[in-house]
Amino acid sequence: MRFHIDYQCGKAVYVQIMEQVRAGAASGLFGDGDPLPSVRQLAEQLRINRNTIAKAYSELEHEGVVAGEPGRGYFVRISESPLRKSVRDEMLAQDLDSVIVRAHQLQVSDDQLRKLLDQRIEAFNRRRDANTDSFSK
Amino acid sequence: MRFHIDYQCGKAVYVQIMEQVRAGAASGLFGDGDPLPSVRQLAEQLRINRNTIAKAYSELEHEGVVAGEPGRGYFVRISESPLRKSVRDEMLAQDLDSVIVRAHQLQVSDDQLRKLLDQRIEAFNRRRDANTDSFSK
Amino acid sequence: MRFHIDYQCGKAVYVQIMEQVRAGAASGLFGDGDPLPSVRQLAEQLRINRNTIAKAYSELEHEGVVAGEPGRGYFVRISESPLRKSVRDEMLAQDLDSVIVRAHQLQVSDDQLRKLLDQRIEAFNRRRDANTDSFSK
Amino acid sequence: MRFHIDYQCGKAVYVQIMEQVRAGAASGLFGDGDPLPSVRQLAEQLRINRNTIAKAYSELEHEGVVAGEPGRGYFVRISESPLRKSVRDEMLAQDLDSVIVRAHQLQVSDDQLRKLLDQRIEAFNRRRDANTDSFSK
DNA sequence: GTGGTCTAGACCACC
DNA sequence: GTGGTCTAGACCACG
Repeated sequence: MRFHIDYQCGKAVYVQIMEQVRAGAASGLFGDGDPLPSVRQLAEQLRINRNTIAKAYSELEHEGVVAGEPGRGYFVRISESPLRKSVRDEMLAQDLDSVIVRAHQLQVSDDQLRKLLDQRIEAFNRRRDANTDSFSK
Repeated sequence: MRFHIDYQCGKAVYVQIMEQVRAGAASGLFGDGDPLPSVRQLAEQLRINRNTIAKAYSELEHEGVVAGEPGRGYFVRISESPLRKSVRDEMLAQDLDSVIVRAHQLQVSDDQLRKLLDQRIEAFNRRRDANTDSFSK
Repeated sequence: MRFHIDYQCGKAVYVQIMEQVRAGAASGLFGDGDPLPSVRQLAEQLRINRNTIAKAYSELEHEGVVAGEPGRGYFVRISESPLRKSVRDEMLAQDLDSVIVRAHQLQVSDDQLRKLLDQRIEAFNRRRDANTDSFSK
Repeated sequence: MRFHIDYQCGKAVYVQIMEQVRAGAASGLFGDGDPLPSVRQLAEQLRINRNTIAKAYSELEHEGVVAGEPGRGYFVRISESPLRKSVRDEMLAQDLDSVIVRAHQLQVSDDQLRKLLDQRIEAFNRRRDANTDSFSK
């Protein structure tokens, strides 16, 4: 599982982490009982404070999405079935719409935008391959 | 143009207003020179403070999307972004990275993501053409 | 760096702070990465409200002169302006126009004005060299 | 006498007008008893509201710099001798310093700045020659 | 400790 | 009526 923080999007960091854990659980990336990265590990990876991770996990625990076992870590608790593909596409489509608006505003053409997406996907995969040491779930 | 604030989505209020104005301008719903609702009026309508609207508008002015004329109001400005190309690409790349991470968490493949982008671009352009055509003389 | 507010000069307080930071950064008094006084601290020292300092810093951030790191503070950023060349020239041209009008009102000839500019440029560079040399190892 | 309003400098418009009248009087451009442009005329030329001009003139009257004669207009009242050249240079130097700082920040070289000044002076003189119909004091 | 967001309200400048 | 500035203060997010 790769986490990613966007400092420009206006959302609080702990909220972004919560969303990403929820997304991982909803999409089937996490199975029931799978462990989350440790607070300490994730804090180091994302270069943010441990309190921030702890807050995200603890809120998720309150929501019933994960369960903390003191001294062992946090574990995913899946009750519902994974989201249908159409639902997941719908979620992504909203994000993409924002990007498209922004591209238009920044005078980036549709083709340039597609090319840029390809570039970033490639960069993302390269980074992921390089970091197989960290969290290779 | 109807504005709407979602207090559950975790985004700052002024960011939500910015997004809605940006979307309106990019999609052709607003034309060059169209007036935005006045700060006071929109504040009252959304039942939030004047300063919050003022901040949103002022940030949009920095982006070059609108122009404020003291004593008259804010007006949409369809024109070149004042930012360098490299800066604009950098901004878009960040947005795309977030989407890519999201897609992976949702178990959506790179190719599906690309296809989804194409669909949304097409939908955006159709919407935009409809907006700019229907009221043109 | 000592900040000072002149309530008689007719300029907005946040504008005065911006000018002083800009001058410090341009003259070499601030180096790349140097921290600015914290919003709270400067507000207390100048006996003005936090928000006013925050506005000055935030505007400077848009100009690319400083960068804020939430939770850590603001830091001077000596780097390329994020604005297009044409926009930057336009801004300077406006400033120059004001000076030219002022010169004519003061019955200072074009040539005297040009000469004065040369003098001030020279003085500026001397000051800057002194600042950047004296504390270099 | 040419007036010029800078909407970027952070000063109120009526303050700018006051400064310019004072500068004209201080530099000897105006002699004792010379008429100021009429409120209506100047408002039209600067494309601002008549109230703004009226406020500037009335404040100047309060300062004793001008005298209003109802139905006839406003007239300059000079008591002191014009400023010495060194004083006028000092005033201009401050403005120039601001411009130099800004040029540095915007990555405009000293030579480019000098060239830009030449251009703006030329443009200013061209505009002045074209408008000899308005206020040719 | 840092900055960020939002509110409430005052007063000013300008149309 | 418009936006702009500033104050005072609350609460949040983050280190």
